[in-house]
Amino acid sequence: MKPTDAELEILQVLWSKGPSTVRQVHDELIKTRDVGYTTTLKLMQIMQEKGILSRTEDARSHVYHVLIGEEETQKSLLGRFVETAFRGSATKLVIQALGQHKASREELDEIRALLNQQLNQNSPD
Amino acid sequence: MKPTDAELEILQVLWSKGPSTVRQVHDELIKTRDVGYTTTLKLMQIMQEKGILSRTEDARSHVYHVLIGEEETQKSLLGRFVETAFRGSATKLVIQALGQHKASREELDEIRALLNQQLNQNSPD
DNA sequence: TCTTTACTACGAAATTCTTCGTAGATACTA
DNA sequence: TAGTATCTACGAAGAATTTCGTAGTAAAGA
Repeated sequence: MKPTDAELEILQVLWSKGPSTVRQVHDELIKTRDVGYTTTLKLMQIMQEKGILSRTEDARSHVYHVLIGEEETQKSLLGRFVETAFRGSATKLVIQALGQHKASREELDEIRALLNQQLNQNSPD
Repeated sequence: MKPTDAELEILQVLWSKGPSTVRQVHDELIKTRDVGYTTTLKLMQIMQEKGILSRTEDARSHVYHVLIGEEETQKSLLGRFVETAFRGSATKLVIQALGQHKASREELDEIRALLNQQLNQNSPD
């Protein structure tokens, strides 16, 4: 499953807001980008045909639901991204990401916990 | 600077092998993908027009050099990726990356060091 | 009821990216 | 020298993605 960039924008809205009409999604999109209503509509129709979204007919408009999980999709995108941009080195990616973005204490703790887990798996001593 | 997927493949070869002719790049590409020689040639010509590559004429063939740094490009791609795929949360990305890929002890140590740095910056106590 | 508004369906244009065929030039080889 | 191999240049087809205009329909409001 490789959503295009435009599809991903729509997915982000649906993941964050839950099931929505085209109008609702579109109102979110135009906050950051200039795009026509029928463009959003068309994209969501295509996504439905592809099986990424389903829809239920609510009165006159349709309510769209996401059929793929956010984490599952991120996982797949991440795998591909590590390959194409980092020649397969997830570690390099992690290091760059940590270097660029500041994380909160809680987040750092979470990452640290994960690291410890891996350390133990690698060479338990 | 947003290289396309095909461009990125070529960049990877050049970053890893250093300045190369079209033939050399192409010989690497066909190890993993079926593509015609003139396709590789055309792409590299386009990249040169865009200013991603420069070339020096060596005898009858041309030798191409990358004009953009690998880390700099990764940084830019990563920033975009975090936005589009992880809604801006680099931490989520790091956690997923760590969960998915095994790292060596040395790599883990490097990441750990980075974490400590950030911890100190955040709340030095 | 008539008009305006909001929605879906759909075709097709526009854009971007990728692919390759063909032509022309130059070097190498028998 | 004739023929073959290898290279660049370039146009254009093909494919994938994104965009939007137009038409049709149903609801809401005057």
